[in-house]
Amino acid sequence: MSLKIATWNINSVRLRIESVVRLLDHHKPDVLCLQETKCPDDLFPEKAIKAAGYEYIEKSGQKGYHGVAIVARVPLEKASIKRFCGKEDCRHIQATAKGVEIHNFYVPAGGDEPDPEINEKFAHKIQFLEEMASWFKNAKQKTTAKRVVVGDLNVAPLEHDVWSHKQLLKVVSHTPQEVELFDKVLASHKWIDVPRLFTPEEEKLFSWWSYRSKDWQASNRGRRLDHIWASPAMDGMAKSVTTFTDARSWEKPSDHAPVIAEFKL
DNA sequence: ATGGCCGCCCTAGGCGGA
Repeated sequence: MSLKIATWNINSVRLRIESVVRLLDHHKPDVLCLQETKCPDDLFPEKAIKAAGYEYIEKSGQKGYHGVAIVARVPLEKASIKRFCGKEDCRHIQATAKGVEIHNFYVPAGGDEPDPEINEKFAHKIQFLEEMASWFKNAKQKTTAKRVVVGDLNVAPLEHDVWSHKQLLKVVSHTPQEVELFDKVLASHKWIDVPRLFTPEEEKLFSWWSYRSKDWQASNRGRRLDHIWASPAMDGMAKSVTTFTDARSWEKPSDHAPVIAEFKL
C-alpha cells in the first residue's frame, strides 16, 4: 500500500480553489494538507473539492487569518485538533489515513524582530515550538506508530534551506534560536526530515519565495519553510519527494509551493 | 537585507505574513 501526501500553504483557499483542484487533478495525492486557508468552516469550498474526487474533508478555520484543512480521496479517521499557547487560532489538525496519523501544522510566523522580550509574535512562535516538542515527547507508541507531520513550520533550519545563510542569520525563520528549537521538536519524536533524504544538505532546497521579488525564479531568494516529517516506524518507507515549483508560477499564485511525498507503507 | 507584494476585513488603510 502507498500513501501520497501533499502539503501546501495556499494563502486563501477560496481565492485559490481553482489552483487546489488543479493540484489535485495533476498529482492525485491521497491526502492534501492546506495551511492559511483564511476561511471559516461554513464557507470552506467543499463542493469543488468533492467534485474533484476528494470526499473526505477535515478543517479548522476562522475568519481572515490562519486556518488548516486536510482533504483526502481516502477515508479520514479520528480527526481532531489541538490548541497551542492557549489560543484558538486554528494552527493544527490531525487525521488518520491508511493507518498513518497525519498532523497538519501552521506554526506562527513570528513577526520581524527575533527577540521574545520585545516581540510578542516571536515569543508566541517560541512557545508554540516548545509546546510541540513537549507534546511529541509525551506521545505514546513513538517507535511503532506510523505518523507524519506536515505543514508550514515557518523555520528554515539548514544552511541551504535559505538563499543566504549569512544574510538570514538575524532574520526570523532562520535564527539560531529558532533552528535550535526546530531541532528540539525533531528530536522529541525522532522525526525524519523526509525531503532531505532525497536532496543532500549541501544543495539548496526551498518551498517559499516572497511575493516581493519581481522575478522569483531569477532572484531565487527562497526558503524551505514547508516540511514533511515521518516517524521512526516509517523509516525506509519514503519513496520520493517533489517540490512542485510549477505552482509558484501559476496565475495568482500562493507564495508557497506544494511539497509532495510518496510512501510505501 | 529590505520590502518593489499580497490577502484579509463591517471597502480602505491597517494588519499579518516571512
